[in-house]
Amino acid sequence: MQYWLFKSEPDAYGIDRLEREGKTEWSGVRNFQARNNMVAMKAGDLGFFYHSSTKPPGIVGICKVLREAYPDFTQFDPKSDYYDPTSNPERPKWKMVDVGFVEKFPAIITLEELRKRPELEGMTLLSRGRLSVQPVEERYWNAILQTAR
DNA sequence: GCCAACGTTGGC
DNA sequence: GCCAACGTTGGC
Repeated sequence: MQYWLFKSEPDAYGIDRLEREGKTEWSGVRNFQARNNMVAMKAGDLGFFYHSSTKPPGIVGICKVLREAYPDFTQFDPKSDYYDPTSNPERPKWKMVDVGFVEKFPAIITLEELRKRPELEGMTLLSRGRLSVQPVEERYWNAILQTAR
């Protein structure tokens, strides 16, 4: 069982929409490290849901991996923003997972709050701000969960 | 809207 | 295989 963190801009796809729909396909990831992280996911793994590019950015809830990595169909769709002409169906370059809603926190845990906590020093979120799908070590997961509810 | 950080591309 | 140029992300 591993823990993860998924970033999304709430305007594009927020926690409220995930709550309403119950689950979604995590398509459109076009970064190799983020893709590799998704490939490493197991069904049942939990992840923080993070709102980026919004005021304030921060962790807003928890989601769960429902289906392990499979080809992201948007890479083959010329009409999609995520179309990738360098990929082909024989050897799909990009993958996605399905994630389900687990819970929404009563309040956002802002990035600013996270940065203030000494026990979170070294967390990927704080040092590698641009990685959109990332692993979360268990000690960080537990520390954050304690203040979440 | 700016810009720092950093990932990717492409020339050599 | 290096690295400069370029593009994108995302906090502020």
